[in-house]
Amino acid sequence: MKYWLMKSEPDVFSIDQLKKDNTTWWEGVRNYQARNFMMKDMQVGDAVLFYHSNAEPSGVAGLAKISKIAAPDKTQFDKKSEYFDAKATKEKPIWYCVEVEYVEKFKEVVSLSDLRNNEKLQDMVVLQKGSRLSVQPVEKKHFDIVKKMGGL
DNA sequence: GCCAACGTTGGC
DNA sequence: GCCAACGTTGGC
Repeated sequence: MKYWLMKSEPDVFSIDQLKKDNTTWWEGVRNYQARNFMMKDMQVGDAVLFYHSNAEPSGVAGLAKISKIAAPDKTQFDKKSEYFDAKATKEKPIWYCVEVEYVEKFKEVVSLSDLRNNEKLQDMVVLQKGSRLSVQPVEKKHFDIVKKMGGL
């Protein structure tokens, strides 16, 4: 079982929305590195830190898990979608996404500065300078610390 | 295959 | 809204 951090702007899709819907396809990722993590490495049951970016405050808002392995992202075929990709065909899809299921919301967001202030988290990918990957691996020890910081 | 120009992400 | 860092595109 692996551990991940997945970013979402709460104005677009928040952990509250995931709680309401219970599951969601993680559509709209248009970065190959992030896609490859979803396509090749994620398994059902993997644990996810749900991260709010461009938020007040930005940080980890709660926990989720992978509920279905990667399938073609249907927004790439939808001309009306902002995620439409003219180069993708049904026979040869370019973008894939996993299904994510709600687990638990933290009582309070564990903010970026909370993470930065924890010595044991210094080498987390999300804290590295210029780290923009919206889907990234997390080490178990880091996952456990963040979970504890979130009160779970 | 190089690399300049451009676009995007995301913290602040 | 600014801008640093990074990814992608396209001319050559």
